[in-house]
Amino acid sequence: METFQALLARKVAEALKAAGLPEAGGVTQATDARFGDYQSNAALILAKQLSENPRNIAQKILVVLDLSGLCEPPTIAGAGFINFTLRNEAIAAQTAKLLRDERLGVARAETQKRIVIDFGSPNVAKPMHVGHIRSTVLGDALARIASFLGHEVIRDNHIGDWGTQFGMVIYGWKNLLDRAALERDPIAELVRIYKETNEKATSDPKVREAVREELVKLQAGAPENFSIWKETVDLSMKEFERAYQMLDIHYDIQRGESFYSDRLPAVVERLLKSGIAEISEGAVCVFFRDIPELAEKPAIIRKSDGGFNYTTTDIATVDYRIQDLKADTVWLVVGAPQILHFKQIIAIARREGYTADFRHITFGSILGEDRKLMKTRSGENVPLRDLLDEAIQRARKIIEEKNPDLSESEKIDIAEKVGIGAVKYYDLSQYRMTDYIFSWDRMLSFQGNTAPYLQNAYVRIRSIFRKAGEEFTATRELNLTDAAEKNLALKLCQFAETVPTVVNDFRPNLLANYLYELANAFHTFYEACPVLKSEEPLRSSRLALCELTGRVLAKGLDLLGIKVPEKM
RNA sequence: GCGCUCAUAGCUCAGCCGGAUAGAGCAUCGGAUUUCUAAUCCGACGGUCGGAGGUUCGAGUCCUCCUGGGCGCGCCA
Repeated sequence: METFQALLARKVAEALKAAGLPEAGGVTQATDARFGDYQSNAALILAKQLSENPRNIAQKILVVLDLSGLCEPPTIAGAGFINFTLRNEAIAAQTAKLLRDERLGVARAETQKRIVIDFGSPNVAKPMHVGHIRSTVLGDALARIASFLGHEVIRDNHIGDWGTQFGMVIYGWKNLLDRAALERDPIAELVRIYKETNEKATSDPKVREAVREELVKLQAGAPENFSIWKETVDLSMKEFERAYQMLDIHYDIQRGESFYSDRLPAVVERLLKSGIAEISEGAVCVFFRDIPELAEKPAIIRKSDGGFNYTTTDIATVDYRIQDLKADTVWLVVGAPQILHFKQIIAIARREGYTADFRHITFGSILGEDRKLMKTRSGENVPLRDLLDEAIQRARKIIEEKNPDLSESEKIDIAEKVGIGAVKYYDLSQYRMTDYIFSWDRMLSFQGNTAPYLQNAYVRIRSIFRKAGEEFTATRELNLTDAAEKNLALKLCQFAETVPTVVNDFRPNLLANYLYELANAFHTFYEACPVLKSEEPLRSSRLALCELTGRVLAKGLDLLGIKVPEKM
C-alpha cells in the first residue's frame, strides 16, 4: 500500500507533467500543523529554474492537480508553498487498511541487498563495557530495520580474538594464573594476569622477551599456547553470550580475527603481486599517493618483523565478506577513531576491484556527568554487566513504588524490559554522532522521549483491552471526529513513511522521534476520548485506533530492539 | 601541522534531501482526575542556533575562515 506522502508525490509529479513543467522535488510532511498535513515546494524550486513568480507556478500546478476524495482543496501559501490537508475520510480509510496489513504499511525496499553488518566486536580476555553499548545497540537496530525492509542481513560479530595481547595473556596464564579465581570470575582473572604481565613487561626486558616468544609460539601453532588461547576465547564467549542474552542481541555469524589468520600471508602476496603494495623500510605497505587525505598515511600490511596486523586482517575480512558471503553491501558499525583505518581498507578494496557499497557508520561517545568519558570512580571502564544489572535494579525500584500489587514474576519481567529498554532507547533516541551524557534519571523518566514513556503508552492500551475482556475484531469503518483521533490516525499512517528514512543515513533516532510523537498523540487521545464508555460506532473505531497504536508501538520498539511489557 | 567530528533555551536533547514565526523533556509558574494506569494531559515562561563572511527568493541545515571541545595521524587493535 502507498503512503500519503508517496501518493501525493505521485499526484504532484503527474500534475507537473500535465502542466508541461519539469520534475521538482517530492512532498514532505508539513512543517507546522497550521499549514495542513503535507506540503509541496515544487513551485518554489521551479521558480528559480524558470525565473517566474512561484505563486503563478503553484497556480498552474493546482489547475491540473486532481485530489478529490483525498484532500481538501489545496491552498497556496506564503512564497508559493502548496499545502495539503487530508480529508478525514481518507485518513480513516487508510487507517482501516493498516489494521489489516501485517507490515503496518511499510513497503519492502525496491532493490533487495545482501548486507553484512559488522557490530559489537568485543575483545577476548577483556570485559565488555559501556564503550560497547553504542556499536552493539545501534548495529542491532540497523540490522532489525534493514531486515524488516526486506534486505538480506548477515550480522557478524568481528571479535578481537587474535593479536599481540595474547602474548601477555599466555605468559600470565602460565606464570600468574589463580585457578580458583578463574573459576569464580574468568574475565576478572584474565584481566588481572594481563595487567600484571603488562606491568612486569614494562619494567623487565626479560619478561618482555618472554611475552613476545609466547605470541610467536601461538602464531606458529604450538599446542600448549593454542589450547590456552582457545580456553580464553571460550571463557570470553560465554561472558559475551550472557550480555547478548540480556540485550536480546543475536548474531548470524561470529568470525573473530583468528578466523582470518591463515589467510593473511596470501593477502600480502596478492597485494605485492598486483603492485598495490610495496616494501618500505622492511615492512610491506600500501601507499595512497593519489588520494590527498591518505597521501601521507600508508597502511602497513606486514610489519618489518614479518608479523601481520589488523589492517591485514581487515583486508582478509573484506575478501571473505564479498567472495564467500556474497555481500554487495557492508556496514561497519565501529567507532570514529577508526575512520582513517577504514578509509584505507575501503581504498584498498577499490583497488582490488571490489565494487560493494562499504559504509563506516561512526558514533559519538558516552560521557559521565562530568562530561568526560564515562568511567567508574576508580577510573576504570564501567563493566557492561554492572550497568545492565543496575538498569534492571533501578527499574525494579520504580515499579515497586508505582505498582506494588504486581506479582513477583511480573515485576522481574517488567524490570528487565523497562531497564534494558531504557538504556537502549536513551542511546538510539539521540543522533548517533553526538556524545551524550549518561543519566539514569533521564533515561528512566516517564516523561519525555524515553522508553518507559513509550512502554507506558503500550501498557495503557493493553489495559483497555484487558478491561474490555473481548476479542478484538477490526472494524472497517473508522470515525475520526475529534481532532485527537485524526491526529493519532494520521501519525499511525506515517509509520510507513518514517521507517525507510532510518537507513538513509543510519539514524534510528528518526524512528525514536516518530514513536515519541505517536505515543504523545495517543496519550492526548486517551485523555480526550473515552474508549470503552463511548457509544457505537465510536467505541469500535476508538478500539481500532488503540489496537493499531499498540501494534505500531510494539513493532517500532521491536525494530529498535526494545520489548514491551503488558503491565507496568 | 593535517584529517574527522561536535557546538541549538538555565540543564539534557530533536530538527532527514536548504523552506514558512527554530521544537521537545527537565527545571520554574498555572491548570485538568467521581474516568479505560495522573506512570498522564493542557497552558505559560524561556533561544542574536559558538563567531564572522558568502551562496540562495529562502540557511540551524550548504561553502570559506575563526574560536572552543572530543578523536585520529608508519609497524597496538
